[in-house]
Amino acid sequence: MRALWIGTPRPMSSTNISNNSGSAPNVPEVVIQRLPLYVRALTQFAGSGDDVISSEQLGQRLQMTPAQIRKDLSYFGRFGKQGRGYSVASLEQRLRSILGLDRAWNTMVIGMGRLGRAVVSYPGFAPEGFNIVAAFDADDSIVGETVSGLDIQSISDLAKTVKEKDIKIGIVTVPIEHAQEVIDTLVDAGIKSILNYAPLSPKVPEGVTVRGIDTVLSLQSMTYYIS
Amino acid sequence: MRALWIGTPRPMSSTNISNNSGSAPNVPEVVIQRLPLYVRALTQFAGSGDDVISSEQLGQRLQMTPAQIRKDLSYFGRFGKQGRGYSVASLEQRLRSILGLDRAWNTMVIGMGRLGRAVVSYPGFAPEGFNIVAAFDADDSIVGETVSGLDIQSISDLAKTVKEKDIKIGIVTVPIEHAQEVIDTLVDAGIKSILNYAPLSPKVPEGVTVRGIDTVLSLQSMTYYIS
DNA sequence: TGGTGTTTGTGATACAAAGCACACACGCAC
DNA sequence: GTGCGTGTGTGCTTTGTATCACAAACACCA
Repeated sequence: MRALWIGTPRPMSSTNISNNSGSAPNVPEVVIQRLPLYVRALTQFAGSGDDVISSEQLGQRLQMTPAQIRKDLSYFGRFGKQGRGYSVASLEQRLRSILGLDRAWNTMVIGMGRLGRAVVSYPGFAPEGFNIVAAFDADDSIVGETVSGLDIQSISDLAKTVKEKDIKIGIVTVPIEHAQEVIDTLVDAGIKSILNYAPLSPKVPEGVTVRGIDTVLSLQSMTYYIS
Repeated sequence: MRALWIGTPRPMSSTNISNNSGSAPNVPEVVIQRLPLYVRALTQFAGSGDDVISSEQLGQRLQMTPAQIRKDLSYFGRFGKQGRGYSVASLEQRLRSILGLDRAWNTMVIGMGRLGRAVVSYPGFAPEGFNIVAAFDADDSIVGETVSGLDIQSISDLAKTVKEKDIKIGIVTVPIEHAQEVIDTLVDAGIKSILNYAPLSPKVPEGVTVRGIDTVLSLQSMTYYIS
């Protein structure tokens, strides 16, 4: 079977799935991609709102049909109470658990140019449990510098550091020329989840998930709609 | 009809389409999103390769079926020669024209924090015809600073500058608290295309296209596949 | 306790996108 | 010019996803 694609069109946000191990078999990628959205909305609701929420309410906030939400959730179990709705806290907890968000993930950034530094400094990751615990660059002249309290390491240290710090996710912010090479290095180091900012669709073996962030591509498809 | 969604799941990469004015009617969003990919591949081929390319070859490079490529192209016309394939240069030109990439677009960035500065400094936009010609921030204490040769302006100047400089695209890099407000400002200024980095799905009127870049969401859906 | 109103979970249905397969066009060689 | 090989363009089929609609479950109230 060919890989499924969502995110930026095809090759960019490649997500070569093989390992959908675990409880629920055969859940479409689209559904998985929507779950974090539900989690986010539930978190907001939990802050200032009711104890219970209906698919109708959720749908209204997320601008999607209640039916779709219920279908999506039904892939994983029966979380609601008929006539009442879903317990906000409990559904959030269940979804986090399904997505693996009930734990922290160690993450690294490769490429300490301006983009990499912005990513390392972004305050939005830690609260969601994504801890950036290492930063790498190929340029020896900046190895040793400190960015947001993180020492820039040489890429030659990567495999060792991945093991030592139990890093599971790599964020690639190197220029396009080195992207494939760096991604190969990550794969060799055993990384299975990669967030790629370089504007190419890297080749990765089955079982490695790549999500691409390609701003130029986004811009280029928007201009179509400007009359 | 409900809006179509691709990109990051639903609300994030909202693309409220209304104005698919022009030649080809009713082209699915997915197709539009793939066109830039074809353009990119063709550009690469043009650099070092043959004069003519087949859908087979293109498909191989982009990891998609030749049939899909031909179908996609057929929405817009008949660009190939049977028995031969497509002229690389001519197809690229045609696609650029369809997407509106045969001209330059003036762009602005709103929010001059670390992310905004990284975006402004990113060297990948200009070569593709996206010129960042203005930078804004709400914080008066940094208004007047220069970033990559661009003066940071107050958001109160936005509407005026949009008109003066004929800006068509806004890139929003403000913190989530101000995102909706800033996006409203853009819409009021007549902007129809917005690239949004804030982790929310902004409400925009029909006819405004929003593409969302939501890294946290991408990470959160990847963890599902880490067993 | 029975009746009413609400909301879930899900089979059935409708819609959309991807892939197949082949007729037809064209290039090229002899 | 005729015949063969190649690759497009596209109607038809298959796959995948969203939506509908309703039976079953539960809350609440009299």
